[in-house]
Amino acid sequence: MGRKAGLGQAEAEILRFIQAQAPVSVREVAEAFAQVQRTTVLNVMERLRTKGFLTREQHDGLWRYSPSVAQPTQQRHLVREFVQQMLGGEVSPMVAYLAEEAEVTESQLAELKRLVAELEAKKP
Amino acid sequence: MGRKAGLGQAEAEILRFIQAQAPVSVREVAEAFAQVQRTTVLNVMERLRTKGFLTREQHDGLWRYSPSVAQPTQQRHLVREFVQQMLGGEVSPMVAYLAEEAEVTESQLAELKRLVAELEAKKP
DNA sequence: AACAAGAGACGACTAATGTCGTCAGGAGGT
DNA sequence: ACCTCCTGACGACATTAGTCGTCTCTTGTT
Repeated sequence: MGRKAGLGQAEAEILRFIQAQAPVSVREVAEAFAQVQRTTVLNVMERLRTKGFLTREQHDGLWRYSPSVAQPTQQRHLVREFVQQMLGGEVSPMVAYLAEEAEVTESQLAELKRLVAELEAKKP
Repeated sequence: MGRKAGLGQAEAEILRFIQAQAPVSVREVAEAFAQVQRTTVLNVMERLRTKGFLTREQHDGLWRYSPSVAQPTQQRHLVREFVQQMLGGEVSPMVAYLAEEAEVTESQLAELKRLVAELEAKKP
């Protein structure tokens, strides 16, 4: 059973926030996640950094964190790992989910249409 | 940060096997996952049972396990939780993954086409 | 009856995650 | 100088998941 570098839920949540707001200080993130203590946020951020998801730079004496990888890329990794580890490589459940539960926006629908067209072109 | 009942990778893998082979005995599953000890498999199966993913019945004095929920339904739950917890509810990364990396089979493509048609009907 | 093999229940350990509390150093205020 | 506040670094603890090993029945065989 293959081991993989993964993200926990809290880590994913905080990483998403940082990807949207970068560069941010610990304080700024902590303010956004006021349900938990500042040190908790700091620890999660540092863990994300040692795992390679974040980098930081000092500005006026305090650290500001930014993602190491662009969000779309990073999230695609997340999805890939999920599909491999939890679905055994099968994408059908994702398609089923999209079909039955997800709220698909206009632009995502357009993306899906493009995808279908592309796939049809490939597999005649 | 909302807690959620989740499945680990090993749990997901074993559950998938059982969903495909049910009803199965611990021994049968252990034979399929020969890389780990029988007791490991037993423990995982019992954990899945206490979590509500499996049920078991005695046949000729030994327990045979079966899923509590049909696989498609169960996997949709998995996807839903993943989307909520790891993607913050956004499905775009899944669509992007399908578009760029996944191997989409004929029938899944058909499913996607059906999905697109359905969504277009809904959102005129 | 005596014993080996199979099955299941338990208890244990480790690594990863989520959460804190405490401590030390620097920047300002008074 | 002295005290306060902000920051960052650590060390701690609980829970969950992955893995085992051991102990106790049962049951089929000599």
